Amino acid sequence: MLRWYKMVENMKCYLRCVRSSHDDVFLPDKVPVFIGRTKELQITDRTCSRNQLQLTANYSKRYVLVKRLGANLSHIDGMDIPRKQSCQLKSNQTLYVVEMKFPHDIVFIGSDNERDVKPKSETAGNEPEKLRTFDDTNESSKCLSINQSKRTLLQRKLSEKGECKKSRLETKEDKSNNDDASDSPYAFDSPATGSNVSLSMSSSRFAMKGHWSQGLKASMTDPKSIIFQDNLIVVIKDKYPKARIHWLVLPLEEIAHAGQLKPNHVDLLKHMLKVAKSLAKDSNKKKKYTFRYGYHAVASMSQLHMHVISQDFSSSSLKTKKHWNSFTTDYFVDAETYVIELRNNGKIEDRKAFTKFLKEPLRCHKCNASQKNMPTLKTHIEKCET
DNA sequence: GTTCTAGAAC
DNA sequence: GTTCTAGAAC
Repeated sequence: MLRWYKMVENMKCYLRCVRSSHDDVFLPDKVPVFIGRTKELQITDRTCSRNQLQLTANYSKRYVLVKRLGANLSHIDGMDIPRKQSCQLKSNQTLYVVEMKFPHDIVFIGSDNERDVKPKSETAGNEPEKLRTFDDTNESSKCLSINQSKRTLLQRKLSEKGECKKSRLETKEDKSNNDDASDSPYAFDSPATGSNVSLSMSSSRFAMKGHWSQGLKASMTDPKSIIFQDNLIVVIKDKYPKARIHWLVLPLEEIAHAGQLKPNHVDLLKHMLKVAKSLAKDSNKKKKYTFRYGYHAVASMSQLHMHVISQDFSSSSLKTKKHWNSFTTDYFVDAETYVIELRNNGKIEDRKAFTKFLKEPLRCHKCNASQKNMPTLKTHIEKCET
């Protein structure tokens, strides 16, 4: 225990520019630090907010929590950081400050990985520069030091050739990670025979072990979840079904959300619906269910997914008003609507405003009777004969 | 997305 | 007192 405290006490964390465009940025333990379009980071790109990201190092767990504040996308490896959401950044990952630009790594110095990333002289006789912190929204208050040290010559040469990340993969720690088949960059290649579509390699690590919103991508390759697959789509059981039958239909092509759909995806959407209806028909040979097929207006989980849900809503996973309203109000957009909209307009409209439907009062989806709370609603729908 | 929990509602 | 919800954390 004493050794652990000692290790954390002596540890330091830095944000390091892969291209060595600026000095390392010191990230103190559990103190939020803001980075973005600033002189310190040498970023002048207008797509980058001045406070694009909030970084909070966690020395004991050896990661940096990255929260995106800026309007434009930031990424860890190849994956989006949703706005106002926090994602863990580990020392084997690369943070792109905005729009896949300005790559940075993190290094923990004075820890076990010190052997892999050599500590660099921190003082070098230079005065520390200033950086805004959580408590410092004006220029005159609290300041933190920025490490003046530089990358090694070898790392600099590699980064200039765009090979720095590749070189890191050769370290002992990362080699061990690469030996783990479950973390293989190829884990998302479609197992379907003859499939020529797969999820990108750059997304694999974050998708498998990162933010909750990437969970569907892991489920897409989990044999226990899959109930159907062809060369275009996969159908999986929802991990937390909100009805007796609740499946998700996902394209194998990496399409994060409906906003990324292009006119040439019309046939894909039609195929998703056709397969869903066919599977539902098969299931009705055993027991008769009524189904709906559709999309949430604003999906929480990354990777486009169509819900196939029986209308009994009999499930212990159906717990909240948000759950209910997401399937029984206009927040649930019929699959046919997307097909027609994409065919007519060439894109799917932004439906962020539809989140208002999640706050609507609880009502039975059959008889429209108002319900006081979720337990009352669930009792009612079990008996409602309408 | 789920889980946890403080505080509102009963 | 218990039940339920909504927001934070993950």
